[in-house]
Amino acid sequence: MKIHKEVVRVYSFNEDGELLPEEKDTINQLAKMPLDSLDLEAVSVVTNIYRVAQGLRNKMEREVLSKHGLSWTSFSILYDLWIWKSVETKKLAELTAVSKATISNITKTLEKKELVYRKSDSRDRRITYVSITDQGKLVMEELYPQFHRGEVDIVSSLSENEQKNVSELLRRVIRENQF
Amino acid sequence: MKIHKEVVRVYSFNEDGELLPEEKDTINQLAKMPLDSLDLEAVSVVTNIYRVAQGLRNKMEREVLSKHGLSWTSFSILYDLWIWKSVETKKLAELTAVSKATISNITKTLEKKELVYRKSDSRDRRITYVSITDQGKLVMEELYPQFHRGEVDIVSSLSENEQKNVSELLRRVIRENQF
DNA sequence: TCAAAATCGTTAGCTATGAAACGATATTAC
DNA sequence: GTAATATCGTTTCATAGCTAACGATTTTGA
Repeated sequence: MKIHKEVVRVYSFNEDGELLPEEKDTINQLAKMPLDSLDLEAVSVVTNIYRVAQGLRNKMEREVLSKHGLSWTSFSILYDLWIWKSVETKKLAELTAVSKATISNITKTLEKKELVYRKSDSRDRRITYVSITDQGKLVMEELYPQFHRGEVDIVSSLSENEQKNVSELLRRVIRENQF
Repeated sequence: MKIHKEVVRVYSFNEDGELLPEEKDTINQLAKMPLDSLDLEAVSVVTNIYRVAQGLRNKMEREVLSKHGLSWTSFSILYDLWIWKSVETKKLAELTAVSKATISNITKTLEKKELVYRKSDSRDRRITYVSITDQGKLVMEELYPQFHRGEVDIVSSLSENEQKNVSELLRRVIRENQF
């Protein structure tokens, strides 16, 4: 079963979050960017966010989702179906923000595992509803508490205030960028 | 050409970063987790991090990397080769933290685009070096400044101090989790 | 010295992912 | 009323990504 890894780092950083001399040199000389034109703080923020996000995904897939052979995306689709019971394919694509084609493929896989089933609308035959099965519910009831424990775990080195702080700042980034 | 999107959200949140009533109900009733046992702050941190990370990747792939048909991962491999000139396949896999098999496939694609070339070691024939071509260098010299502008852009709604703050907290998360 | 073990990169086989094309169905315009 | 248009989900074809198996080497150990 496939466990998606993909912790792709762009920069090579040392432990203190500093660019290596080789990186500075290349950027400086080849891209003709003087070092004082580089916003190292922005580089650092962006890189750290990305690294945490991928670490998070890896940890969850490895420690929780792999038990039922689910990828992060499969899990998030199953989560949506758990919450909303029955959702049109189109709506599901919007909720999870992946393409219709991907939804089509993933629900097909989930259907093979008998965690969801599909049924087309009797009035408008273009529409297909995807629903969670009882077995799918059981899986979510087992996995969700573990998933949540993982979330708590990951940020446990931050105090409650620090967590609030990070959340608020990130929410601002999300809002400003319309992510 | 494929542009990786994948903004997979697990939770459905409202604009203020609150779980929807339907989510609370399902988690409460089906997973038998009383709401006061849920760490909503942790959920919020983790979700916001993931959302920013994916927004970042999407924005870069859409606005910068697609010009040369590069995915995030291809770009990061090309970046490493730009910095280090010539790297063994094995080392490249460690640097970018993807599997050797993936490196093999991606460098094959990059080789088709004539941005890199491969050559095996004459002493130890098991080893293959991947190097950036002149054309690859040109692409990086064009793309890197745009990539960096994107990074600066994304966090521009945070002050310098707030950026430092986020970076430091995230670095703690990275360190504690060994991400 | 030479067989066993380790190392390295590629291939095979799977899921995931997107864009674009397609086929079926509904809606709109005239 | 029917032809053009729009909508929806699937299929097709490409890359990305993983694990596991493989083939070619090199190193090790007795």
